Formats: sequence, C-alpha cells, structure tokens
Amino acid sequence: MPLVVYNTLSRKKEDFKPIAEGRVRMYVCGPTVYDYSHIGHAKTYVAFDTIARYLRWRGNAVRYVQNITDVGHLLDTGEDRILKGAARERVEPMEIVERYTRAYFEDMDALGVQRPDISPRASAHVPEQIEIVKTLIEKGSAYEADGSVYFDVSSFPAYGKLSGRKIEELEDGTRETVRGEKRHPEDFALWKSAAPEHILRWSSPWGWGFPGWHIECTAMSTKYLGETFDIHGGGVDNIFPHNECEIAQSEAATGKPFANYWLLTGSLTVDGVKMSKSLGNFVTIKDLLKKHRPEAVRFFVLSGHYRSPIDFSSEALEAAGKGWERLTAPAFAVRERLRSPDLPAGSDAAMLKVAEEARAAFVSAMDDDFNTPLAMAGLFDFNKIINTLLNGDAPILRGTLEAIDSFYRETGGQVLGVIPEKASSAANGEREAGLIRLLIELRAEARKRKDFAAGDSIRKRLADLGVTLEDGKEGTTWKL
RNA sequence: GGCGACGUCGCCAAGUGGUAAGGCAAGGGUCUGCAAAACCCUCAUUCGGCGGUUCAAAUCCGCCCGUCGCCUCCA
Repeated sequence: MPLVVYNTLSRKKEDFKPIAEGRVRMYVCGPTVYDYSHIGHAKTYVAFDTIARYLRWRGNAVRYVQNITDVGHLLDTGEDRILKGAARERVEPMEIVERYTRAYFEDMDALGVQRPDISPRASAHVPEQIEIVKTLIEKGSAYEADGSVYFDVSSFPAYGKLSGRKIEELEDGTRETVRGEKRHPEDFALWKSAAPEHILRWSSPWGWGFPGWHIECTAMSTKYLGETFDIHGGGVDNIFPHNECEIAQSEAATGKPFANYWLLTGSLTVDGVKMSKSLGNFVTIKDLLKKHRPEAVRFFVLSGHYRSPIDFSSEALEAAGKGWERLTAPAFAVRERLRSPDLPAGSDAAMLKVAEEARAAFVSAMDDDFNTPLAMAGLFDFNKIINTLLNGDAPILRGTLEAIDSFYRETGGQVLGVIPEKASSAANGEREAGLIRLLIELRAEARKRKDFAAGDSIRKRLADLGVTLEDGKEGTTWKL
C-alpha cells in the first residue's frame, strides 16, 4: 500500500512519489522571530515533525528545511516586525532575532520536535534573493519602480492556482494605500527600497533596501532542495498571499514546477476564536508548559488530523493529559518488567501476531495522509490487550515483552513522539528515583505489620509531592 | 461580498457507498486492608435540516441553516 497524501494544489489525495525514490525533500515555512512562539506554532511544527519522522521511519532519507524569518516581514503598518520588536525592547534588531530564535528552538525541543536539517536565516541569504529578483526582471516577470521591485502578477497566468483565487476578484478588495507605485494592485514586493533610518538594509542593483517577505522562501528552498522539490508545508493561513506568491516567483524564475505536494495544516483557535494579541487569548508555548507536560501538548495536537482546525482550551488539554497517561502507562509498565533479570526466555506466537497486526494498523492509518488520530486509536486498542496481559497471572516471556516494547518505541516513540524514552521525564534523576523506592520499601514493611496508618501517610505525602503509588501483583510502582 | 474548510454521543475525534473506531467525562461491577491503576458491562437505530440518486448514504447530488479560516500581518 502506498503512502497517500492530500495535495492542496490538486485538492485531492494522491499517491506520494518523491522525485528520487527513497529521498524526500521538504520545506516548511518557519516562524518570524520577533516574539515568543505560541500554540499555533506548536500545532504546525509538531504536525510536520511527525510527518518527517514518519517518512524517515518508512525508510526515506529526508532533508527537512525550515526557514527563520528575520527580515522583510512587514506589519500592515509597513513596519518591519523585527525592527518593531527591537524598538519595543530597546535592543539591536539582531538581538531580537537571536533572543527569539533561541526561544523558538527551546520550545520546539521541549515539545520533542526534532530540529530541521537546515534552519536557514533570511538575512543570511540576501545575495541569493537579489539574484532571483534580477532573474525575474530579466525574464520580464518583475519591474523596478523607484528603488523597489515588484512581481508583475499579470505575467504569471497561473497565479491563484493554489489558493483558488482569481486576479480580477482580488482587485476590489485591495486598499488604496498599498497601490502606490505598483502597476497592478495585486503585484507584490520582491525588493523594497529603504531609507537610512531603516537599520536592516542591504546594497542592491536598485539601491539600498531589503527583500520582500515571500522571496526568502523561494531563495532558501531552491538553494537547499533544488528548483523542484517534493513537499512544501506550512499553515493554511499562509496560503494567500504568501504561498501563492512563492509559487509565482519561483516558477516564473525557473520555468519549472516549484513543489510537487503542498501540505497545509489547519489553523488553531482558542476557545472558538482565532488567537490574537488584541483579544487577549494569546497563549505562548512557554506558558502552556508551565501547566502541562510537553507530551500532553503533542498528544493534543496529534489527536486531531493535521489538516483539521483544532480549538484549544484548558479543558481540552487536560483531557489530553489524561489520555496521554492512559496511552503510555502500559508502555512504561512493559519496560519496567523488562528490567527484571529472571524473565523466562522465548516468546508467545499469539502475542507476536497481535503486535504485528497493531503495527500494520498503525502503518495503514499513517499511510492515509498521516491520520494520527486513527493511528493513536490503534494504540489504545493494543493497550487493552497489553493491560489484560500485564494484569494476568500467566508469566510473560522475555521475547513477548521485547516485541511489545519495540512496537511502542517505534510507533509511539520514534514516529509520534508521545512515548518518551524515560518513563518519568520530569524526574530529577536517579537519586530521586532511589529515594522514592526507599519510601516504597518502608511503606511495604509498615503494611506487613498491618500499620496501615503509617503506610497511608507515606502514600499521601508522596502524592502531595506529585508522586503516585500503585499497588499491583508485582509490588508497588510509582509515577509522577 | 468572494474563496476555502467544516458541522458525527455531554466534550474531543476517526469513518467518504455496505449498515457508526478510539479518547475524556458519566453509571454499574471485579480486584484491593483502603485507595490508585487495570479489566468487564452500560452509554449515538443515528451522523446540522429538508429533498433527491441508489438494492443500500454519515458517506454522492441539490437547496437551506450554522461555525471557523482566508481575502490586510499571522504557523
């Protein structure tokens, strides 16, 4: 069964065939680093991280490029976002860039998002951007006007093919203020001239200025992935104008298709409405992680399909946290069992078959346009069987436990990233674990004496510290 | 106004022609010194509404109602 993906360009599901078999080149629009990352970023980048992880797990060599926008992305007031941040915090623009780039990676690391293979910065690729602008002028797709350069949309008939817009319809909605020196209101800037007060500016054939927002993605994606590559990703809210402009300028410059598959994530709302600073419902990843474990955030994101919109609320995240506990409990329990030195050798054929079937169900779900909700449902089904097995009296053979463990590690661990390596990631190392085991032993002795008051007191006080004890057939286990 | 996505149990969410997965919450039971966890049972004759196509529709078509996103910066 082939991997099938929904291609926004064709508006239907297609078999995924990379240009070079076994190699996938993907580009995802990255953040503009002028403030802390928010939960919308979390949704988009966890989704693409999972897609990249799955493609790798399926045996592809993936090159994942995700830009860092540190220049040229303007607010509707015409101000550069980076410069605005610098003025707000009274520091150099590049300090802003550095500060929020680091914060971005901290947040992504916390969420288990594996770093892209290349994270190119727009400001470090200005020469490449200038070259493309020159090419576009030579080919008659762009024109200079008073030190700025604009893309001539009328020169590219396919403009609108991704977002389904028509040029004629766009004219009406365009505001007077942005017309100015453009020939057509829907033309967009490739290069903007900048006065000396504008700190972020470079010398170009058209004088001092800075690159337009869209051109960086063309420059950096084609530089590292080639003129035509496999997957272009991003949030659906960038489909217009950003993605549309990328296609126009890239294909006009190279004369070749830009990206073969467009994968766009659904947007995220908070309590039913779009997140925005003015509404006061802006949630940063840092704030979120103060209250919730990172795996719960990942679980929340992956419990909806990447193309669907999701609505964030505290209740939803708490439910996700509980779901995550149930999802991971048997996986950790199996690992705990495997630490036992005297497990009977061999394996149970029926259980190996169950694990094989679960793996097949997982692959079939993920092969269908990365259907993570369905894939996780499959893990829950598998859990039911494993929980029953763990609760039973029959001894479990080492080979069986190993097969179960490797299933969890691959699907929940390597691909979905919701089952971490260590059962208690929040635990403070071995010393803390040792102390807890010591208390468990003391409690066991008290209970042997039927001194339940002492035993319950230990359990209660550990619970107050966030450590939950669970008494089972194999003794007491703990979790945070 | 235009473009797009969507409306499935109290909440979240799969399913896109063959007779409604899974999670959270809720109720009952088993186990337990008591818990917790786990397991078992219950929980949508029904998929926004109305028509149509079909042997058969949540799934296809039409109309209507509603929600969200984009059209100006956003992942």
